[in-house]
Amino acid sequence: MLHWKADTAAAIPIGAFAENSSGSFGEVFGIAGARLRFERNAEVFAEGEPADYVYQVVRGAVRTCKLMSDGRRHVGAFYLAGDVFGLEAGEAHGFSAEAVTASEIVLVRRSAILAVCARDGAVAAQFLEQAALHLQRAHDRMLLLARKSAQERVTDFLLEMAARSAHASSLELPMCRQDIADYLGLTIETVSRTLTSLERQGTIGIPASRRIVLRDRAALESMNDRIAA
Amino acid sequence: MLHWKADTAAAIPIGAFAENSSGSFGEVFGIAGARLRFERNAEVFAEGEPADYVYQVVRGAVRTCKLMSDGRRHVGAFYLAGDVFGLEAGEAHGFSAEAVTASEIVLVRRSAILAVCARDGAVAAQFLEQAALHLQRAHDRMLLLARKSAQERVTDFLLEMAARSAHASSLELPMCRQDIADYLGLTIETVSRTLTSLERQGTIGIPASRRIVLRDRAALESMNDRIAA
DNA sequence: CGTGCGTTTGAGTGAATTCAACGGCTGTGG
DNA sequence: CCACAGCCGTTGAATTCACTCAAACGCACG
Repeated sequence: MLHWKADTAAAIPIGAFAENSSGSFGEVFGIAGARLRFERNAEVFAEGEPADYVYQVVRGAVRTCKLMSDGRRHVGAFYLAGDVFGLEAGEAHGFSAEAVTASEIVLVRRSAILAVCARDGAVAAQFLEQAALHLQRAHDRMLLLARKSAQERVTDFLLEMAARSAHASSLELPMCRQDIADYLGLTIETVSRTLTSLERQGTIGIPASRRIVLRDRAALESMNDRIAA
Repeated sequence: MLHWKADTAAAIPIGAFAENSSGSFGEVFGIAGARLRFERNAEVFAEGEPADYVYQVVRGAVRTCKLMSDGRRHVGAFYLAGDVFGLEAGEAHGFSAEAVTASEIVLVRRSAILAVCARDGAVAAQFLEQAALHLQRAHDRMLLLARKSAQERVTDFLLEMAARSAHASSLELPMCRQDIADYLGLTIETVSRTLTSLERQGTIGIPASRRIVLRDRAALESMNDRIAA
């Protein structure tokens, strides 16, 4: 659940996390992070793998997945350009990460970051603060998964993506319907039906299946009871 | 989702967290934490309240709740004797906390803990590690809420409580059925039906409504696909 | 022009919910 | 000591929302 947007990270006085700044996440720690490319659906790391690295999406999008033995899948989070992930692991990754689209990713050794934390407590405290934030988001997602209707989940998702995207009211979704369904704890059919229903109501427009236009944000917001500040 | 059991905390080389040791959580930081009593259903802190304290359950049990405007409720976690909670908040609490039973709770100023972290990076790194662990648990709960059946949720819950309790196969549940339902994203009726169904199968015994005996642990474990290590 | 993938749409099913009633325990007051 | 009220938990019946199964559509690509 760690998806530090550049703007969030800007509040952290440890350097430039911003994706558009010259300094990448890795350089903050004085480490030239390796820059890797992943094609669509390529695995960045697997569940159970030792968590030796922390990652930042430079270009593209990444999803984290949990798989059950009978094939049921859950998508824990989506990470977009600028987002940092992989620090939420303990010694081993509790889930796998895969490229949603062709992506470019920077890695930094986890030990390097932990070393900086151990040296500079203030930095560590900032990380802690971030971790707390992401724990809160995890709680919001639990409420969504436990108690919200299909329509509430989908509108929640759209508003979340809109908040993370550059343009407030026009979304280009990098992920397919199956990914969205597994993220929201629904089936692909329910996601599809809910979206077309919203379109028929006039609340959104779907010029292309991966492109969503928020026509009536107030209506969307009234559907999903976002308590969180 | 931070529920550090005494045994978990024992791995942290910053002092004695253990509930049964002489040193309370607070004393680790050289601060005499205030010791408060809460009666059943009393509020420990409210959603939105500034998060100035970190708490440790000395006696009793605590639940954290999120409420939606139409009354739907979600229980984020249960904290039992020895567990620490409240650190998972940012500046303000994202959920409320209430005593499940009459409870005794120690508080420590959050700032004191953050100060220790800022001073001693190693301590902070340990806290970070803990936060990562709890983020992983949050992900496991999301998988449960998103993808598991009622029966899987209930068996998951029973095994979790068994793991946290002293006796491996006999549970005394401090919380009512409604709390369990809101924790698992089910209704009270479904929880009740699932439990009696498990009892009829012979997998568990229910000598009293709050007392559960695990008769066939293997059967329970086979029902819930615990991937997590 | 077909093939394959992703998405939509339809019909029927089902697991969990809602609505409703009942049973059992506890504490209180007559 | 019993009657009663108030919770809490269980059980039953009917409903519903999302799911499963199935088919068709549209688009990109060879």
